[in-house]
Amino acid sequence: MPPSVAAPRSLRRLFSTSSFFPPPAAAAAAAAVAQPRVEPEPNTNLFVSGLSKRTTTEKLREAFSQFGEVVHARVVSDRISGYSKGFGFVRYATLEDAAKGIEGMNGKYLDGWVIFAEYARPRPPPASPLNNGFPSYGHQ
DNA sequence: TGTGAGCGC
Repeated sequence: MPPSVAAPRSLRRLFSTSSFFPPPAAAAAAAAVAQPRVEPEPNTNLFVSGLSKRTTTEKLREAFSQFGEVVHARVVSDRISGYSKGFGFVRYATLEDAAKGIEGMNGKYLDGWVIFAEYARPRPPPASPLNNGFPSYGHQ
């Protein structure tokens, strides 16, 4: 089934106004470090972007709860200003609920804005208390 | 104009 709307990352090139070609070596080096163009593998965690600044965590959970059991939802906001950054995360209880959530909410309107829902990228923990707050450095 | 394409403390 083809998606009815483009993925957020695909929109970036539409905003590009560059009229010259980048150096091939630099482009190849950047491609080696950049994220692959494939979508993230299915996960119960969803990354939701395109949110209105007025959309709150409760509204996010409310909207996504129609398609499955939401165990956690969060709109990311600036810690000091308190304003929404325009994206958030929704975690479903099961993979199939997450899939239904994407199918049901991706490209739909929430608070007047078209939102994008996709699988969130896996994120390693910043530090482990077992290592005295320091990340593992390969030392045994 | 927290009018943006952004992965969380």
